[in-house]
Amino acid sequence: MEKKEKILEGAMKEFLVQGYAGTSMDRVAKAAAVSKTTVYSHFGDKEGLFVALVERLAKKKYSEVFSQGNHSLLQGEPEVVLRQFATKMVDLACEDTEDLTFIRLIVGESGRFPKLAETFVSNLVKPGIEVLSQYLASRPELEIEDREATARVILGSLVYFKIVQVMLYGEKIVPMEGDRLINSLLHLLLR
Amino acid sequence: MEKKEKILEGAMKEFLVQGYAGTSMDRVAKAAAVSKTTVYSHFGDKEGLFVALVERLAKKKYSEVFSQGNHSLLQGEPEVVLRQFATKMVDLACEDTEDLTFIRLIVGESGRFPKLAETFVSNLVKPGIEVLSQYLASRPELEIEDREATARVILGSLVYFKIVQVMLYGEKIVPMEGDRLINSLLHLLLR
DNA sequence: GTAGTAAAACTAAACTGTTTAGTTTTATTT
DNA sequence: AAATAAAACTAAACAGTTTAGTTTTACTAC
Repeated sequence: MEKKEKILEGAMKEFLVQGYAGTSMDRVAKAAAVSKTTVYSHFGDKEGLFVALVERLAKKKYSEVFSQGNHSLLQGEPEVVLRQFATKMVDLACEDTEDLTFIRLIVGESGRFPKLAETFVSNLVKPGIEVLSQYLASRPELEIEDREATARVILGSLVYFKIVQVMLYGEKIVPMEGDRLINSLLHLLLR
Repeated sequence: MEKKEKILEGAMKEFLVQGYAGTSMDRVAKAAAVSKTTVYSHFGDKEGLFVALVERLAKKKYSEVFSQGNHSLLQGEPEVVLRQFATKMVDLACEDTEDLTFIRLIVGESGRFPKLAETFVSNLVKPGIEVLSQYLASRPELEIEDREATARVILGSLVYFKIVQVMLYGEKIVPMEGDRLINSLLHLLLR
């Protein structure tokens, strides 16, 4: 394997769990099974490594979520398509998965790394809103005037649910089945 | 002013901006204009100070948002009340305000401090869901079956909007007026 | 009341031992 | 010759403690 890849994988393990300030370059080198000199020769400094990692992750997540295979899913009856889409968002990434930890990192470091937050929005949030908007536009029977705003209502409901239930450990405090949220959301959209 | 208060105020300035790992006890003491020994005599160690700060902030935010004055706002015609509620959430806390920075901190540190995330959910998220659920229940003409799930749709739409637009600097990349979101949300709820 | 006193809270600074980002040096591999 | 490794290194910052001395507070004796 290329050293650069090995370093990024080691960096991922550390940064995702410990955050930027909590991660040391020594531990990154150890996690990557690479010498510290090699890390510095490839990425210059800590910030350079962090930026490279987050940008690579954003692109990777983009291609995971917005591949052709997934695009074709957004065709067909709203009742079916929207339920499928929502179920995928609520069920997938249910454990303490990489995706949720990535969002945690971006939000947590957004104050100190605004550029990375913008990368995240450009690569993941914006395409998400656009794909959903386009689907809503292709279904005039839904009688949705403002597709983009409605797409944000849908995404917001689902993302907020995941954040509260999983990321902030809300399942014990405010328990709720994902299906209840999905049913209520679809009820609003389809009535 | 009490020393304890001064320390918490200094700690707030540092922790909210720099995060847990990024904040040093020396800088907290300096920001509070207090000696380091005093900090340690009051809060034991760094973690103790951090926990005390977050819990105090959670309680403070709670009383700000769920005071009697605000409760009474949730009475009257849905068209008016819901628009007022949504507008308040979208407009208030518009700059890089303490509230948004607090959420950033909670989300960012939720992996390393699960207890604090639970405090946040218990003190702010849960009451928010409950108050909104109760209002929806008081308005049967809205024909909402699952009030709690619908309350989450409303809160999710608004919180996600603020997170994307302000916290993650989305205003430049995916611009949108708050009114558009509110109109679409109300359109779904009232039709 | 006022002077004296003792406990408690406080300060500033030095200190310990660890960890940090980043560099350099020397040696090994390819 | 170029990339790597391992290890030693620097200078600074870190959490937390200790020290030596000051201020505040409250209580006592007169």
